[in-house]
Amino acid sequence: MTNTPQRRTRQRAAVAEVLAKLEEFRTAQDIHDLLRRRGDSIGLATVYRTLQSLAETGEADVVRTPDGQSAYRGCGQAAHHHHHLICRRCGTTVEFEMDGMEALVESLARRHRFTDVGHELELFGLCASCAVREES
Amino acid sequence: MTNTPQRRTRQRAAVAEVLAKLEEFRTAQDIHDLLRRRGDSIGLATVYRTLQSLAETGEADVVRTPDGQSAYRGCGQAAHHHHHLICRRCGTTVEFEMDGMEALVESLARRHRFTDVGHELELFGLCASCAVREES
DNA sequence: CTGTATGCAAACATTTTGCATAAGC
DNA sequence: GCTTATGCAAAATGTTTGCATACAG
Repeated sequence: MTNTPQRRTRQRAAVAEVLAKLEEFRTAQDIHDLLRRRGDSIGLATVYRTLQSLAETGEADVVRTPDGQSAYRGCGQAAHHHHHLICRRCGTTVEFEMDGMEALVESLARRHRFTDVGHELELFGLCASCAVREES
Repeated sequence: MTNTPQRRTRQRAAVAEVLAKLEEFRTAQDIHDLLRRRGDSIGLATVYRTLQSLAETGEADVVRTPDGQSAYRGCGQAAHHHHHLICRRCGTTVEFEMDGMEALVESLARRHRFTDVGHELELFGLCASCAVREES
Protein backbone atom coordinates (compact mmCIF):
# COMPACT_ATOMS: atom_id res chain seq x y z
CA MET A 1 0.00 0.00 0.00
CA THR A 2 1.84 3.07 -1.23
CA ASN A 3 1.47 6.39 0.43
CA THR A 4 -1.15 8.30 -1.50
CA PRO A 5 0.59 11.48 -2.58
CA GLN A 6 -1.68 14.44 -1.94
CA ARG A 7 -1.76 17.34 -4.28
CA ARG A 8 -1.22 20.80 -2.97
CA THR A 9 -4.41 22.61 -3.71
CA ARG A 10 -5.69 25.93 -2.53
CA GLN A 11 -8.53 24.21 -0.67
CA ARG A 12 -6.38 21.71 1.09
CA ALA A 13 -4.03 24.44 2.22
CA ALA A 14 -6.94 26.51 3.49
CA VAL A 15 -8.36 23.66 5.53
CA ALA A 16 -4.96 22.85 6.95
CA GLU A 17 -4.40 26.47 7.86
CA VAL A 18 -7.69 26.88 9.69
CA LEU A 19 -7.15 23.57 11.39
CA ALA A 20 -3.71 24.63 12.51
CA LYS A 21 -4.99 27.58 14.50
CA LEU A 22 -7.94 25.78 16.04
CA GLU A 23 -7.61 25.45 19.78
CA GLU A 24 -10.73 23.37 20.13
CA PHE A 25 -12.43 20.68 18.15
CA ARG A 26 -14.66 21.98 15.43
CA THR A 27 -17.27 20.29 13.33
CA ALA A 28 -16.70 19.81 9.60
CA GLN A 29 -19.53 22.19 8.90
CA ASP A 30 -18.11 24.74 11.35
CA ILE A 31 -14.84 24.60 9.47
CA HIS A 32 -16.63 25.00 6.19
CA ASP A 33 -18.40 28.08 7.56
CA LEU A 34 -15.14 29.48 8.90
CA LEU A 35 -13.51 29.09 5.52
CA ARG A 36 -16.39 30.70 3.70
CA ARG A 37 -16.49 33.57 6.12
CA ARG A 38 -12.77 34.01 5.60
CA GLY A 39 -13.47 34.45 1.95
CA ASP A 40 -12.28 31.09 0.73
CA SER A 41 -14.59 29.49 -1.73
CA ILE A 42 -14.76 25.79 -1.01
CA GLY A 43 -17.34 23.06 -1.25
CA LEU A 44 -18.65 21.27 1.81
CA ALA A 45 -17.85 17.89 0.33
CA THR A 46 -14.27 18.95 -0.17
CA VAL A 47 -14.01 19.98 3.45
CA TYR A 48 -15.26 16.57 4.49
CA ARG A 49 -12.91 14.79 2.13
CA THR A 50 -9.92 16.88 3.15
CA LEU A 51 -10.55 16.51 6.86
CA GLN A 52 -10.86 12.78 6.44
CA SER A 53 -7.65 12.58 4.56
CA LEU A 54 -5.87 14.74 7.13
CA ALA A 55 -7.21 12.52 9.86
CA GLU A 56 -5.95 9.42 8.11
CA THR A 57 -2.45 10.76 7.81
CA GLY A 58 -2.56 11.77 11.44
CA GLU A 59 -2.41 15.48 10.69
CA ALA A 60 -5.77 15.97 12.36
CA ASP A 61 -7.47 14.47 15.38
CA VAL A 62 -11.11 13.50 15.35
CA VAL A 63 -13.68 13.06 18.06
CA ARG A 64 -17.41 12.55 18.07
CA THR A 65 -19.62 15.11 19.72
CA PRO A 66 -22.36 13.74 21.94
CA ASP A 67 -24.92 14.64 19.31
CA GLY A 68 -23.15 12.60 16.72
CA GLN A 69 -21.04 14.91 14.64
CA SER A 70 -17.38 14.54 13.89
CA ALA A 71 -15.18 17.27 15.25
CA TYR A 72 -11.65 17.94 14.09
CA ARG A 73 -8.59 19.66 15.46
CA GLY A 74 -5.12 20.08 14.12
CA CYS A 75 -2.79 17.45 15.51
CA GLY A 76 -0.39 18.88 18.05
CA GLN A 77 -2.88 21.48 19.18
CA ALA A 78 -3.40 19.55 22.36
CA ALA A 79 -1.38 22.29 24.03
CA HIS A 80 -2.49 22.14 27.63
CA HIS A 81 -4.38 18.99 26.94
CA HIS A 82 -7.46 19.30 28.99
CA HIS A 83 -10.48 17.07 29.03
CA HIS A 84 -14.15 17.73 29.47
CA LEU A 85 -16.66 16.96 32.14
CA ILE A 86 -20.03 17.40 30.54
CA CYS A 87 -23.46 17.51 32.11
CA ARG A 88 -25.57 15.05 30.22
CA ARG A 89 -28.63 17.06 30.99
CA CYS A 90 -27.88 20.73 30.46
CA GLY A 91 -24.62 20.42 28.53
CA THR A 92 -22.56 22.53 30.92
CA THR A 93 -18.93 21.78 30.29
CA VAL A 94 -16.02 21.92 32.69
CA GLU A 95 -12.48 21.64 31.48
CA PHE A 96 -9.99 19.80 33.58
CA GLU A 97 -6.58 18.24 33.45
CA MET A 98 -5.68 14.84 34.63
CA ASP A 99 -2.03 14.44 35.40
CA GLY A 100 -1.95 10.69 35.73
CA MET A 101 -3.32 10.11 32.27
CA GLU A 102 -0.28 10.80 30.14
CA ALA A 103 1.72 8.14 31.90
CA LEU A 104 -1.11 5.65 32.13
CA VAL A 105 -1.88 5.91 28.46
CA GLU A 106 1.78 5.68 27.57
CA SER A 107 2.41 2.46 29.42
CA LEU A 108 -0.83 1.01 28.20
CA ALA A 109 0.02 1.77 24.62
CA ARG A 110 3.45 0.27 24.98
CA ARG A 111 2.07 -2.88 26.54
CA HIS A 112 -0.14 -3.44 23.52
CA ARG A 113 2.38 -2.26 20.97
CA PHE A 114 0.22 0.64 19.97
CA THR A 115 1.84 3.88 18.94
CA ASP A 116 0.66 7.40 18.49
CA VAL A 117 -2.16 6.93 20.96
CA GLY A 118 -4.19 10.01 21.68
CA HIS A 119 -6.51 10.30 24.58
CA GLU A 120 -9.63 12.35 24.39
CA LEU A 121 -11.44 11.78 27.62
CA GLU A 122 -14.97 12.98 27.88
CA LEU A 123 -16.83 12.35 31.08
CA PHE A 124 -20.57 12.63 31.22
CA GLY A 125 -22.35 13.18 34.46
CA LEU A 126 -24.93 15.30 36.20
CA CYS A 127 -23.97 18.79 37.29
CA ALA A 128 -25.00 20.23 40.64
CA SER A 129 -28.01 22.20 39.45
CA CYS A 130 -29.35 19.41 37.33
CA ALA A 131 -28.88 16.94 40.15
CA VAL A 132 -31.15 19.08 42.30
CA ARG A 133 -33.71 19.32 39.57
CA GLU A 134 -33.70 15.58 39.19
CA GLU A 135 -34.57 14.82 42.80
CA SER A 136 -38.04 13.47 42.21
CA MET B 1 -40.34 18.96 36.33
CA THR B 2 -42.24 15.90 37.49
CA ASN B 3 -41.00 12.43 36.86
CA THR B 4 -42.62 11.25 33.66
CA PRO B 5 -44.39 8.04 34.62
CA GLN B 6 -43.66 5.41 32.03
CA ARG B 7 -46.22 2.85 31.08
CA ARG B 8 -45.37 -0.77 31.30
CA THR B 9 -45.67 -2.04 27.78
CA ARG B 10 -44.59 -5.27 26.23
CA GLN B 11 -42.09 -3.43 24.02
CA ARG B 12 -40.53 -1.46 26.83
CA ALA B 13 -40.14 -4.62 28.88
CA ALA B 14 -38.55 -6.41 25.94
CA VAL B 15 -36.01 -3.65 25.37
CA ALA B 16 -35.20 -3.48 29.07
CA GLU B 17 -34.76 -7.22 29.21
CA VAL B 18 -32.38 -7.41 26.26
CA LEU B 19 -30.52 -4.43 27.62
CA ALA B 20 -30.18 -6.06 30.99
CA LYS B 21 -28.30 -9.02 29.64
CA LEU B 22 -26.04 -7.07 27.33
CA GLU B 23 -22.43 -7.25 28.34
CA GLU B 24 -21.30 -4.83 25.69
CA PHE B 25 -22.64 -1.71 24.13
CA ARG B 26 -25.01 -2.35 21.27
CA THR B 27 -26.38 -0.07 18.65
CA ALA B 28 -30.07 0.79 18.62
CA GLN B 29 -30.41 -1.08 15.36
CA ASP B 30 -28.56 -4.07 16.77
CA ILE B 31 -31.00 -4.18 19.63
CA HIS B 32 -33.89 -3.92 17.24
CA ASP B 33 -32.52 -6.87 15.30
CA LEU B 34 -31.95 -8.87 18.48
CA LEU B 35 -35.53 -8.30 19.52
CA ARG B 36 -36.91 -9.25 16.15
CA ARG B 37 -34.80 -12.38 16.05
CA ARG B 38 -36.06 -13.24 19.50
CA GLY B 39 -39.56 -13.16 18.10
CA ASP B 40 -40.63 -9.84 19.57
CA SER B 41 -42.45 -7.63 17.13
CA ILE B 42 -41.37 -4.08 17.69
CA GLY B 43 -40.81 -1.01 15.56
CA LEU B 44 -37.43 0.55 15.10
CA ALA B 45 -38.72 3.94 16.16
CA THR B 46 -39.99 2.46 19.37
CA VAL B 47 -36.60 0.99 20.09
CA TYR B 48 -35.02 4.38 19.59
CA ARG B 49 -37.61 6.11 21.74
CA THR B 50 -37.38 3.52 24.49
CA LEU B 51 -33.61 3.52 24.59
CA GLN B 52 -33.59 7.27 24.77
CA SER B 53 -36.02 7.29 27.60
CA LEU B 54 -34.06 4.62 29.44
CA ALA B 55 -30.93 6.65 28.96
CA GLU B 56 -32.59 9.76 30.34
CA THR B 57 -33.68 8.02 33.49
CA GLY B 58 -30.23 6.59 33.88
CA GLU B 59 -31.32 3.00 33.35
CA ALA B 60 -29.09 2.77 30.31
CA ASP B 61 -25.67 4.09 29.41
CA VAL B 62 -24.91 5.53 26.01
CA VAL B 63 -21.75 5.99 24.02
CA ARG B 64 -21.02 7.00 20.49
CA THR B 65 -19.26 4.57 18.22
CA PRO B 66 -16.46 5.99 16.06
CA ASP B 67 -18.66 5.67 13.02
CA GLY B 68 -21.35 7.81 14.51
CA GLN B 69 -23.95 5.54 15.98
CA SER B 70 -25.29 5.54 19.49
CA ALA B 71 -24.63 2.38 21.44
CA TYR B 72 -26.47 1.39 24.59
CA ARG B 73 -25.90 -0.86 27.52
CA GLY B 74 -27.92 -1.58 30.62
CA CYS B 75 -26.74 0.52 33.52
CA GLY B 76 -24.89 -1.52 36.08
CA GLN B 77 -23.54 -3.85 33.44
CA ALA B 78 -20.20 -2.16 33.79
CA ALA B 79 -19.18 -5.34 35.57
CA HIS B 80 -15.48 -5.52 34.92
CA HIS B 81 -15.52 -2.07 33.45
CA HIS B 82 -12.97 -2.25 30.73
CA HIS B 83 -12.11 0.33 28.14
CA HIS B 84 -11.04 0.13 24.56
CA LEU B 85 -7.86 0.80 22.72
CA ILE B 86 -8.78 1.07 19.08
CA CYS B 87 -6.59 1.17 16.03
CA ARG B 88 -7.65 4.16 14.04
CA ARG B 89 -6.56 2.48 10.86
CA CYS B 90 -7.72 -1.12 10.89
CA GLY B 91 -10.18 -0.96 13.76
CA THR B 92 -8.56 -3.67 15.86
CA THR B 93 -9.81 -3.32 19.40
CA VAL B 94 -8.07 -4.24 22.62
CA GLU B 95 -9.94 -4.26 25.89
CA PHE B 96 -8.14 -3.08 28.97
CA GLU B 97 -8.76 -2.03 32.52
CA MET B 98 -7.36 1.01 34.16
CA ASP B 99 -7.28 0.82 37.89
CA GLY B 100 -6.52 4.41 38.62
CA MET B 101 -9.54 5.71 36.79
CA GLU B 102 -12.31 4.95 39.25
CA ALA B 103 -10.68 7.03 41.93
CA LEU B 104 -9.55 9.81 39.62
CA VAL B 105 -12.99 10.23 38.16
CA GLU B 106 -14.57 10.12 41.58
CA SER B 107 -12.47 12.89 43.05
CA LEU B 108 -12.79 14.95 39.93
CA ALA B 109 -16.55 14.67 39.99
CA ARG B 110 -16.69 15.62 43.63
CA ARG B 111 -14.49 18.62 43.05
CA HIS B 112 -16.89 19.97 40.45
CA ARG B 113 -20.03 18.88 42.25
CA PHE B 114 -20.95 16.49 39.51
CA THR B 115 -22.70 13.27 40.38
CA ASP B 116 -23.37 10.07 38.58
CA VAL B 117 -20.33 10.50 36.37
CA GLY B 118 -19.63 7.63 34.06
CA HIS B 119 -16.38 7.14 32.28
CA GLU B 120 -16.19 5.53 28.92
CA LEU B 121 -12.64 5.87 27.81
CA GLU B 122 -11.82 5.12 24.23
CA LEU B 123 -8.25 5.48 23.12
CA PHE B 124 -7.41 5.68 19.47
CA GLY B 125 -3.95 4.86 18.22
CA LEU B 126 -2.03 2.86 15.71
CA CYS B 127 -1.60 -0.86 16.26
CA ALA B 128 1.67 -2.65 15.63
CA SER B 129 0.86 -4.01 12.18
CA CYS B 130 -0.56 -0.74 10.95
CA ALA B 131 2.41 1.16 12.31
CA VAL B 132 4.66 -0.99 10.16
CA ARG B 133 2.51 -0.44 7.13
CA GLU B 134 2.62 3.28 7.69
CA GLU B 135 6.40 3.55 7.60
CA SER B 136 6.66 5.43 4.38
C1' DC C 1 -62.60 6.47 29.10
C1' DT C 2 -58.33 9.32 28.83
C1' DG C 3 -54.00 9.77 27.44
C1' DT C 4 -49.51 7.74 26.64
C1' DA C 5 -46.91 4.35 23.62
C1' DT C 6 -46.62 2.25 19.23
C1' DG C 7 -45.94 1.63 14.24
C1' DC C 8 -45.41 3.29 9.97
C1' DA C 9 -43.79 6.42 6.74
C1' DA C 10 -42.14 10.74 5.90
C1' DA C 11 -38.89 14.22 7.51
C1' DC C 12 -34.24 15.35 9.09
C1' DA C 13 -29.30 16.12 9.62
C1' DT C 14 -24.94 14.68 8.65
C1' DT C 15 -21.87 12.51 5.79
C1' DT C 16 -20.69 10.09 1.42
C1' DT C 17 -20.62 9.37 -3.52
C1' DG C 18 -21.08 9.82 -8.84
C1' DC C 19 -19.80 12.38 -12.36
C1' DA C 20 -18.36 16.21 -15.20
C1' DT C 21 -15.04 19.93 -14.89
C1' DA C 22 -10.87 22.28 -13.19
C1' DA C 23 -6.31 22.12 -11.87
C1' DG C 24 -1.77 20.03 -10.14
C1' DC C 25 2.34 17.93 -11.66
C1' DG D 1 -1.62 15.35 -21.13
C1' DC D 2 -2.58 12.27 -17.65
C1' DT D 3 -4.55 11.97 -13.16
C1' DT D 4 -6.13 13.60 -8.94
C1' DA D 5 -9.08 17.13 -6.52
C1' DT D 6 -13.16 19.86 -6.68
C1' DG D 7 -18.04 21.17 -6.77
C1' DC D 8 -22.53 20.18 -7.18
C1' DA D 9 -26.40 17.54 -6.50
C1' DA D 10 -28.10 13.15 -5.50
C1' DA D 11 -27.76 9.12 -2.46
C1' DA D 12 -26.89 6.92 1.77
C1' DT D 13 -27.00 6.55 6.69
C1' DG D 14 -28.65 6.97 11.30
C1' DT D 15 -32.13 9.11 13.90
C1' DT D 16 -36.37 11.77 14.82
C1' DT D 17 -41.16 13.15 14.20
C1' DG D 18 -46.29 13.44 12.78
C1' DC D 19 -50.25 11.20 13.03
C1' DA D 20 -53.69 7.60 13.42
C1' DT D 21 -54.39 3.52 16.11
C1' DA D 22 -53.68 0.32 20.07
C1' DC D 23 -53.51 -0.30 24.65
C1' DA D 24 -52.16 0.72 29.75
C1' DG D 25 -54.05 2.68 33.75
